[in-house]
Amino acid sequence: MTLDRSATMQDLARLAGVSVATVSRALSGKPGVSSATRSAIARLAREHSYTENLPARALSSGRTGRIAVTLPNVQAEYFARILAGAAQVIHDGGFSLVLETTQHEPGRQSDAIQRFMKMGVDGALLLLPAESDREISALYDSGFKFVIIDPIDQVTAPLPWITSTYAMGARRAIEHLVDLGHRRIALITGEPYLFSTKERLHGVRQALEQAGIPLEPGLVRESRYTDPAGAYEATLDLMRLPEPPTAIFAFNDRLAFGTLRAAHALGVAVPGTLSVVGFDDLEAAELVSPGLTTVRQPLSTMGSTAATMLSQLINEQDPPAMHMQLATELVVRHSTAAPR
Amino acid sequence: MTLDRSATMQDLARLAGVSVATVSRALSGKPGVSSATRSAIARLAREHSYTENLPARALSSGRTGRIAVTLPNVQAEYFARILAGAAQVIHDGGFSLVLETTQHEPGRQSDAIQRFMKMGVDGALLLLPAESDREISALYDSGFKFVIIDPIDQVTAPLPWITSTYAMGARRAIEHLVDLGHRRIALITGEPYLFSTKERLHGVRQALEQAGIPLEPGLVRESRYTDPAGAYEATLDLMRLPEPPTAIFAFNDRLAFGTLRAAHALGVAVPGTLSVVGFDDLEAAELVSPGLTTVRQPLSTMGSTAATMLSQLINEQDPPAMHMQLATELVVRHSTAAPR
DNA sequence: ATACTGAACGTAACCGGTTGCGTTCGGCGG
DNA sequence: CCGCCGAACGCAACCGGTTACGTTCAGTAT
Repeated sequence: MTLDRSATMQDLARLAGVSVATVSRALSGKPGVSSATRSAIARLAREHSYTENLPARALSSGRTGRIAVTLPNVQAEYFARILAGAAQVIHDGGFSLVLETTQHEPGRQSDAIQRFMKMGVDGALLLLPAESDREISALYDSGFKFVIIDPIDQVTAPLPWITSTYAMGARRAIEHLVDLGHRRIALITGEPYLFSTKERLHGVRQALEQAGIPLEPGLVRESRYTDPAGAYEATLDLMRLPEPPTAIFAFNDRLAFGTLRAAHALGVAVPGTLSVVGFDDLEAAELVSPGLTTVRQPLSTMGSTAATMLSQLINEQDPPAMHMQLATELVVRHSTAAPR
Repeated sequence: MTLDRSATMQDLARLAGVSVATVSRALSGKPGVSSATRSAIARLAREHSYTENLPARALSSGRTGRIAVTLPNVQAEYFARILAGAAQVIHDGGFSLVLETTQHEPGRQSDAIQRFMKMGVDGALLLLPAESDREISALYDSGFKFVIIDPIDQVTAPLPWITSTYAMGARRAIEHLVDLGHRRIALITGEPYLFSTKERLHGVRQALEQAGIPLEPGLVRESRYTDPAGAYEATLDLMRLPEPPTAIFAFNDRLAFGTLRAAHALGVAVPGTLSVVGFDDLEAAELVSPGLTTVRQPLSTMGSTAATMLSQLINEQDPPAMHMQLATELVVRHSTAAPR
């Protein structure tokens, strides 16, 4: 004979002949309960399939057991994989995960931060947050616990943030092309104001400088990371130059896909006439032909690392570092070769 | 001068010189408050940036304002796009979204349903739930509100479930191949016990029957939807037959990608020697070469439709239908042509 | 035997809202 | 002028836990 509503602590207390306080202590493993009572209560809880009322616990304890993750969108494999890594750790830590997609609407975003964040959750993972450094600092000052993954810009507040080694990855990509013998290397960048873009550019500059190759402004085109069509146009444009590049480093894989399509449309052989390197190593990178040489980002690890740091923060432990940069890795496939 | 903690209703009540009850009624738009008082309270709330305490509201009202979404994983574009569609509606409805990835672990899943479901949220969207029909029915009987997307098997309980028109889509795919002149058409299916697999098979049979073509068992191979490598092997196998097929219908795009790679590895021209059709229309379908002819599923719409139905359920309205099948659409690209 | 101590448990306040019911009061019909 | 009524608001219980503090009582030192 089960109750129509699920059992509460009062029910268990009545059944066990003790007070609610004792039940609470017994179930949460706190001291002050004899082992006999404790096991009796545990048994009753099992028999009557007691389920804690999360809102009630949250209200009285101040901890909700929930972690929010905000991200621009979830369709993009890039974000989805970071989210997946974070979700694993969040669930394993006994938290539940509140998802907030911002769709790059600044209004909704600060709404999320101002309202939703302040009371629904114990902390948050902010993925590519649209907030300015000022807003971020304000949020930090308010005492809210959060970790930033892939910030728009350098973070100055003393809070943890996570990126991958953009500069190093870009450097490896260029070095790879240089090693193959390329000297006219074009770039298709993403949004120029993004930290990740600046870092990639930095890495490119380092590598070119070391190789003694000047960076020709005419070989640098700008698109948006989400817009392969921009890369498509840029590639058409680049290949129509009097002296076209022999290699293109696209700042992410989606852009690289646009480049590959453009090359295909132009009848330009890849890697015969044109080498192409991407960044991210999305699943599709090995599906396209030729398989795309690209810089792999440890996306899932970025998510799980961030989640780990956040739970340390929530548990009042000091995180191991303020800025963690996770290693990237060059994956050589078939879109790069020596220039003819 | 702001408070260190965010303002509560008690604060507003004190400031406005009224009781908490009045503040509650004013803020939630309930009757019994003069318009003067109402606007005064609204102004105070704004000035002191009052934020409702969600757990408290949930505790007293019984409604949490949260909707759970459970799915096997979030990396897969298939699920991610359904999730995205659902997230949009959930947020627009003023709910927040609790994400639970099940990773196909049955233990964790029923845990989610038994515990987490029962009190943290007002309802749930179950994406490809691993539960048996019996468990689903039990959950339904417990009064919990939920909608199923893409069930493992036919749902018998009187609850809403959503699929796309698998049979019709598969039928169109076969008809397309038949129209092109193919008569030896191979299949690479997913898990045979899945509703979606059975339905696709059903559609295939209908189309073949209508065309007067027998379904040769030797041309039907089985893989798993998540395993392109299985399709790769199956394709190698099929093309080594004494009389190889002239077309392969892979039951989803990931499998089709495996087939394309196998064809490439074998030096079999697509669509010259072999036509390939997929199912889903993932982003990569137009990135691979040749562009994949496939059956488009309205993934985002499946998610948003499900979320809409769920909120109707939560608001005690009757959903328009128990089983909604959303239209699929054949997208013809360049992986299909007449057999040589 | 007395006083002290600590384990085990109860009491009650509290978290921040929601809501049924009671109270006040101004206006209006008779 | 009395009585009635509804609008506007307060009171207080309640949702289901957590936790500081008080109480009981058995065991032990003196």
